[in-house]
Amino acid sequence: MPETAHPTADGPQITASHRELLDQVLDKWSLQVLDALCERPSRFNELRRAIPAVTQKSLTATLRRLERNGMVERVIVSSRPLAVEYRITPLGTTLQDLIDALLRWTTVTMPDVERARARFDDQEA
Amino acid sequence: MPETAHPTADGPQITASHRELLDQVLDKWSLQVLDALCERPSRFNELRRAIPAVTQKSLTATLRRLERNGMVERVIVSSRPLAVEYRITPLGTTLQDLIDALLRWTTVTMPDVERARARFDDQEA
DNA sequence: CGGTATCCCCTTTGATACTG
DNA sequence: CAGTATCAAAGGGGATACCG
Repeated sequence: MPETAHPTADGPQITASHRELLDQVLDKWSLQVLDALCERPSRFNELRRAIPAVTQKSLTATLRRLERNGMVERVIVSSRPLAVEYRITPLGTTLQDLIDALLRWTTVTMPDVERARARFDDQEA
Repeated sequence: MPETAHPTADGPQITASHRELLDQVLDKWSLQVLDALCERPSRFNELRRAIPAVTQKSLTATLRRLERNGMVERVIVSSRPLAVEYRITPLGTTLQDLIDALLRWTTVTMPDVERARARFDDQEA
């Protein structure tokens, strides 16, 4: 047993590489990009319009990272004037299922969370 | 229908408040704190020892945030010398189930991810 | 023991300009 | 259209010191 293991762990360990992967695919922009690409394949500027708050730079970085991790595919459709289409991969859809589960969790628990926040903030003041 | 809705959305929407909640409970330290507290209730310095890389400041901030969101409970056990125990709440355990699902996903897909990364990094060079 | 307060750094983020 | 390059701004995180 590795020295970092929990004596009675019943779930998978949190390793650095697992955390890194989650960081790279569950961040603010990745969630929205994956969501948009699950709807339909999209071009770069289509994604910008679908996610108004994202900057070029952040969108590029997000797409490259998702592509590197095998979550999205970059397809050059034509070379004149230059069209690039991004699509979700089968691997990406397995992540989307988890993201949906997370969003359902936030929806379900948000009332409890807001009560907890109100209680916490009250006894602060 | 809100203007930000997906025309054919089949999952929950990503709203700012939902994203904010996920940011506050799925970050690097929160995962490890929740994991540790699922094992057993722990004192502050116990947690520091369980998670060697975390600083006082980050651990305090993480615990306060999780407490505010109703995921952990702060219990003052005695006032001499001063003992504080942190415990996971029922709401926190519902999150732990999802974290376990995420970690299982990373375990299962990591081989595919690593192949994708190798392919991507190769065609870079 | 269980924190808070302060300073500082350093990475991410954003704005802007330019390119194939 | 689909980016890259550069610089400025901001915020999180760490080190250190101090308090109840």
